[in-house]
Amino acid sequence: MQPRALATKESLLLVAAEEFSAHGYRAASMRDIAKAAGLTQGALYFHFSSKQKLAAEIIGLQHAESISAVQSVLASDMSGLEGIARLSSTLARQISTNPLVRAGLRLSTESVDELAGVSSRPYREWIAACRVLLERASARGELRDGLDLDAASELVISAFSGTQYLTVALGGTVTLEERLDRVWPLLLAGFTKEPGHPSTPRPAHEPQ
Amino acid sequence: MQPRALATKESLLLVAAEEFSAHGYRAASMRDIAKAAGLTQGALYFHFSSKQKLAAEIIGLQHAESISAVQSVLASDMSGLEGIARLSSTLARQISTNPLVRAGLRLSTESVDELAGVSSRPYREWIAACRVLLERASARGELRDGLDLDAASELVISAFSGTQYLTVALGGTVTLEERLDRVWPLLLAGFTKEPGHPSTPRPAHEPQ
Amino acid sequence: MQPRALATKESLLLVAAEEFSAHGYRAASMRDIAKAAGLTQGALYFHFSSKQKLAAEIIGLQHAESISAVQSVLASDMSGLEGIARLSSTLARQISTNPLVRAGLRLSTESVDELAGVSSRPYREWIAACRVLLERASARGELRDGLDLDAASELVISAFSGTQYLTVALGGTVTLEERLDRVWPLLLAGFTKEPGHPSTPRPAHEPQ
Amino acid sequence: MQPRALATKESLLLVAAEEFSAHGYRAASMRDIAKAAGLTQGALYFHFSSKQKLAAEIIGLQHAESISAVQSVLASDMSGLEGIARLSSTLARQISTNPLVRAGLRLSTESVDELAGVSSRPYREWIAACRVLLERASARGELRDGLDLDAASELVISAFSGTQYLTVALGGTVTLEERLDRVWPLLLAGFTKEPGHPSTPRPAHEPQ
DNA sequence: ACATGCGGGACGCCCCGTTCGT
DNA sequence: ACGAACGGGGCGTCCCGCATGT
Repeated sequence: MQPRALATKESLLLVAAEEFSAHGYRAASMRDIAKAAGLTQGALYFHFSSKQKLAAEIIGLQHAESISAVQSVLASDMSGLEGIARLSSTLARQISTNPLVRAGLRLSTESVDELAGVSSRPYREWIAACRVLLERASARGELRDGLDLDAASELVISAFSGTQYLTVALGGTVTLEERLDRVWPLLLAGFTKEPGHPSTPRPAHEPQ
Repeated sequence: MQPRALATKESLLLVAAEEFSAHGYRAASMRDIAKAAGLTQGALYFHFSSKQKLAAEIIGLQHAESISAVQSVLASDMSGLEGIARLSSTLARQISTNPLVRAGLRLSTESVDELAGVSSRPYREWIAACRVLLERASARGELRDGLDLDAASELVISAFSGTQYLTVALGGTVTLEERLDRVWPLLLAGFTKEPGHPSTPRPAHEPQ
Repeated sequence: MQPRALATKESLLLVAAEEFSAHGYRAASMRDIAKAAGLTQGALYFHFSSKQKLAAEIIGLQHAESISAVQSVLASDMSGLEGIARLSSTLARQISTNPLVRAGLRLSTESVDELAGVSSRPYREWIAACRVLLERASARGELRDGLDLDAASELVISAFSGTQYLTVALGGTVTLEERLDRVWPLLLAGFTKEPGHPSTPRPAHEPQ
Repeated sequence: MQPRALATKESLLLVAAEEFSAHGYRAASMRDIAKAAGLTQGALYFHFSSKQKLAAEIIGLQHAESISAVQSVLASDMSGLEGIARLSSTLARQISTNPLVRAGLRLSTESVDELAGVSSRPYREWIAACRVLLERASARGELRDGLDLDAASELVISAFSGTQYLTVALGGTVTLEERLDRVWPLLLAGFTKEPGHPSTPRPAHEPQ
């Protein structure tokens, strides 16, 4: 029975993610989620004892996803700035391809009272990861003298989040990845010693 | 009759702004707004025929506020980069002091289906204003050669929005203004001639 | 001041009649009535202290109208059956031309709890009038032997009301008058001595 | 699960029918219906997704009831006039004994905007059935020469509806059946060859 | 006298998140 | 895993006073 239960649970998570990311926490209803999954509310409540728990689990999954992205970048031995570019590109791809990530992000972004406390964690970790990467870059002498690493890592994450938000707010056909491609060099240029530094890295997007 | 009615209408707008900015569009209830204003729902509905209209009016006010800030900066003869700094600082002050602005921003940020279409306008205008200021800076020779002005103005707004979001998401005691003070120099450094020297080249995008 | 007030009061009655006859008592709102009359609710409530009173006044007017029709027929010296035909034709014309009558009828027909007691009066009077006319016909020897005059007068009113109802229920383009023209001879034929008697009278409708 | 749910659904229908037939569509509230059924509104809305649907279902049931009465009369080989009498008597009994029929009738009679279109069907069918029965009578030579069958069938239904309406409008203790008993012979007498024909049939009401 | 603008409650319909018997 | 039921709001509307002009 476990395999089937697991399958339906995963299906529920996915459907719920879609509803949450489409309409937000409040406007997404347990009824609609169950209906969209082809199940009854009873089944839904068997797997997730409340709406809160369901949302929390989605946020958790997104968190895990993001953590692993962070880890894999930190584990590699890329140059610091390259790592940052790599990280943002990976996150961008997750956002555009993975509904759970999109949903988790939206759930965190809306500050739903019931979900308080869970929201800020990913951002903190991203900032910390950036900080590590910037230190690495600094150690390799890639950065301008006197750069405030704390501020810089925050700025990176701010710019990323803001770009992501603008992408959805402005609508249109431009994707997050395209937008990042255009603005990232400008941002990083403020950090480097010599702009146009040959190593200003922009990773090729691996084929999804 | 007008003065009192105007007073209660304004009071309603303020209270509503507080509720909206505290809980978001869906979670803020007309009942609570009326109650918090010391009125009944009847009175509330006398002034605003629906929740949508109420929210729309708040968004409109915030929009007007932001427009006037933009105009005043554009009208002055500051240097371009100074204008950008000034603009962001003005907006930041509005956000931290004016509940209507905070509410309008949150209402625009949440993509509530009922409020669609109204949301993207302020961002577009901010981007356009930045663009004008950057052109001015470029004409005065303050900017690096080959800077993509479109991308730069978008980046400015993205960074601003992201910073604002991070401020609320991370909680804590740091204000938006403080955060901007730390971050803005870094961002602008990427645009100017000197700290990062001429001509940061931007790698050609391979066709995705 | 009185003449103007009277004019607006009459205008209100007319507008209200239209709303009532179009949507019924509950669905017609004081707001809409005032709006349709180009006034505020305050003005409406100045003339009619409640919705009930407003409806009651309309019913009263319709009642008066119907009474006068009855009186004028009773006062004339027509033959009894001709009087019945005349009466029904007059009522039919009132219904199709006078909104107050239409409204009063609908308000009586719906048994609105708040308007209880007022509704049955016109019907009782019509029946009584029919009864008088039938007695007159009987005295002139126009009627079949053994005709139950009570039952007959009730039947006349029933048939009239039912025809009126069918006209609105079936929709279409057939008017109440046309429908009555077709069925009345059949009905009266049941009362007369010789069925299909050539003289079964049907007054020509005077040009409205 | 089905039996209990079916029971409560039926109970809801009955209670709703009572409320509708007592107060009409608008004045009957979902709250009161639920309360009178000893349930919560949630339960009510589980079975009927809207007030409209609830009313429509009642109308549908009444319609079915009436259809079956019509069919059974048409299927029998009674004489035409006897069939008409039988039909009206059956409908009368349904009205006085079956709340669903009473409610359906009232819901159809009030022209509620939300229920438009559903209302006229039963009347059309009754008229058609009468028409068939009259043709049958005509074929057997029971009818007067030159009788307009269309008009006659309409008149029958008009008289029936009017009588039914008068019964409720005049209040009192007289039942619809009693009233019909008094009135029907008069009506039919207008159709037959020899007025006052002894055989004008009136079926004894079987003990309900 | 006549009309308005503003506000008060109560209630209507509907839906939501949730539990419980089966 | 489901079908059925529960409460508690949510938004909107209704009928109606009361203070204030004209």
